[in-house]
Amino acid sequence: MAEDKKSNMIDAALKLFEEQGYHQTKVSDIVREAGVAQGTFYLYFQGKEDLFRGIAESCLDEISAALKHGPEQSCQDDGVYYWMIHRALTVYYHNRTILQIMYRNGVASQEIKDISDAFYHEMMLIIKEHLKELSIFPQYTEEQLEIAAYSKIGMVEMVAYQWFVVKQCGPDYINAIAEVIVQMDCPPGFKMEVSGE
Amino acid sequence: MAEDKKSNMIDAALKLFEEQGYHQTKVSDIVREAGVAQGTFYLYFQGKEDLFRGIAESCLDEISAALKHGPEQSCQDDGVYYWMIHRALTVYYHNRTILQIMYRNGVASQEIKDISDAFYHEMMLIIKEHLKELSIFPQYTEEQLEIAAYSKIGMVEMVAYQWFVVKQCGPDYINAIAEVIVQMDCPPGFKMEVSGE
Amino acid sequence: MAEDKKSNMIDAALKLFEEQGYHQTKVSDIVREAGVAQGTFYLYFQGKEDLFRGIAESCLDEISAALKHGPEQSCQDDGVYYWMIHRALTVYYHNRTILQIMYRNGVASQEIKDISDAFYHEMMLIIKEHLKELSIFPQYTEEQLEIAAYSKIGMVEMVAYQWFVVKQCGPDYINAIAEVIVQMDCPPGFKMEVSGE
Amino acid sequence: MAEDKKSNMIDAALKLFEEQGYHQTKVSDIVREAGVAQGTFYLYFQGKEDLFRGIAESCLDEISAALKHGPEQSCQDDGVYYWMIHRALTVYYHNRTILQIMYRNGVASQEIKDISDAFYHEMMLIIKEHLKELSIFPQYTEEQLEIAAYSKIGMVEMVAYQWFVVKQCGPDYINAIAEVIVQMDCPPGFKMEVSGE
DNA sequence: AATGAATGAGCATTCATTCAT
DNA sequence: TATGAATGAATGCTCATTCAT
Repeated sequence: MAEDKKSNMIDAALKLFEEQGYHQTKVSDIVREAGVAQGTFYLYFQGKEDLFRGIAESCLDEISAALKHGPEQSCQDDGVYYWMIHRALTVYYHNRTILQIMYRNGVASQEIKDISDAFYHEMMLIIKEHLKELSIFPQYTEEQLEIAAYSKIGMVEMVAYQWFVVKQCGPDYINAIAEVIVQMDCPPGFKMEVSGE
Repeated sequence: MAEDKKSNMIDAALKLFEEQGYHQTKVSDIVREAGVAQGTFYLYFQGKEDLFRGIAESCLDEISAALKHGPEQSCQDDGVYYWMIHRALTVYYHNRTILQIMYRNGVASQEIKDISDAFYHEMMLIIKEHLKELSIFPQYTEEQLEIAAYSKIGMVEMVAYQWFVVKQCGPDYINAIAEVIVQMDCPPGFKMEVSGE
Repeated sequence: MAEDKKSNMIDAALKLFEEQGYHQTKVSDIVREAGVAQGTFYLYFQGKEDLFRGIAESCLDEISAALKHGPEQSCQDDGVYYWMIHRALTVYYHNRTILQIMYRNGVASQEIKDISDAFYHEMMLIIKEHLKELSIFPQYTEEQLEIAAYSKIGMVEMVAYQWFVVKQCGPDYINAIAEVIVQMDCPPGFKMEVSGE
Repeated sequence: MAEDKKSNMIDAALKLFEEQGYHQTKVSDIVREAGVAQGTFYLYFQGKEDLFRGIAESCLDEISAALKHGPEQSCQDDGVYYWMIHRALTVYYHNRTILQIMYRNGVASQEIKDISDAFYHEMMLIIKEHLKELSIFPQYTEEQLEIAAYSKIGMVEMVAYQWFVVKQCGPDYINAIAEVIVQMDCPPGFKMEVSGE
């Protein structure tokens, strides 16, 4: 029952943040939508920003966690690079709501900015490691790998935002998008040699 | 004198939005910083959001305008693709403040969201045309070119954000970043043939 | 307790509107006088004008309600016409505060103007019916009865305003005023025959 | 030219006060309507209230001045009482704008309240003298005459407001209204003897 | 744990008035 | 006289948060 109320409020908040934005959503809106009393909100959250921070943190954690794991065996046949993009798109699809919320509302406070910056930094480290493992850019310095990693993140995030949030496409687009991104990075007749080396 | 006050207010607003965020910045902060009276603000702007919208609009216009033009002759020797990335990074560098502000504060209202969405759409169309002219992906469908275009935008924007805003690097990094991005897209020994064909 | 606060605010508002006028009275004055917090005001009223509208509406309703009922038996001996004037003066006396407030402040908004116009129209209809029942002007057309009815309203309202508001006389003046008004309309030696028929 | 501007502003103010009310009309509205600059307003008036006071004062003066004069010879045939009502209705018709403005906006300030109260007092004195001259109520005390006088004022003012402002009827209604009011006060077969004595 | 009435600091905006030109 | 850009005091209203029940 208790956790019911908490998750009701989180769901309500996600819905309202998505619909009207963080700053436009009042705590009174959230509790009305969740069907609880005004005071109940403060039993579970420090305040509105604390709720936002919690949501952002858990979504961003989920995204980076999903990308932390190495390539699954079943993905090998499609090329080691393809699975990475595919998996990233999939996890962005599942977290498209937070993608939209953070895009619409920005970071809303210094604390959430720190979380966001830390997220991108961690993402960059994960991608950089993958790039190293894949030996795509063997001669790159650390900084150059960093640039490459951030590029990949921006690429996937922007396309995910445009397709899953703006165009509101479903997950069946993931394959098509992943293919383009992979081919684009490694034009036809070139990919296999590079990623296979 | 009159335009003095207006641009003082715009400068003050940019500074304060950058430092403390849009929602944290009061109109009273802006006028104090600009050295004008409270009421003067409303001689030049409808309200705080109108000011933000004006700033965002003109910055985004400047960015997309800068990318509209075709390659300059002087760029040809470095590869037709390189100039595009270089120019994009340069204009993002010059508009890094609005990049930070919009990243930190999101779109703040439906109207600004529309402006932002229109900006990305226009950018995509520009990039798509450049990709067609360059014949990099001759066999791509329109939709695939769209994916490619948004990828480029996300790539450049994310790297620009990380280097020019988070790391606060200067314009001397533009060359280094552009080189990585160009090489990354077209691995060594491959670029010339593709862009040259 | 809750209704306590609401009626405290209404009382405070009536007092302050009477003393200093509607436009001169700030919401902060009302809440200070009522001993509640600023925000509490907005729990019970939409805003300052909503409060005014509510007060005006209920006072005007009370006035017209009091005049709707037919003559009481006990009044018969004094003449059926006398009781009407007497009762009107009495209800105006009890509502002399709103009389003063509306006189001093006018209607303050289109919505309150509509309420006021509707009040006078309803009053006119009530008086017109009484005039018909009393058969004072048997040969009058509907429009002439309307003129007569509005005349009576104006007469009583002006005298009530002058005696109860400007001169601040008490209810003991009601009899004296009613007598003059009745005699004036029906000069000595004439009244009985008319109202008796 | 100079007086042109002043009367332009007075006309504009009358129009706007009538259309939207005193408090809703900004000085900037008045000067725009009058076609003069903002500062010019303060060359001719102390402020918005000073303008209102001036308008109210001159209109109310006009009304009471019109009623000060005794009965004209040409009116004698219609009954000495009739001309009084007729003349009052006529002057109220000509000043129906200020009637509406003061009714809609109340007195707006203590100073204008004083002017208004003084107006009614003067009107009462004028009517009282007329009543004495006409010997309609020979046995009345001063106070009773005062009641009678205020009754007449209220009667005429209310009917004038309803017909000339609310119903927006033209001056051709004056005769019809005056007849009803005169007959009402002095029922048929009674008037002549009374007013003739 | 749950409620919801009460709080009050906070802020955008208005507009009558001034004054340098 | 006339201007109109500039002023800044004034205030209605919001809403996150608290706390007695």
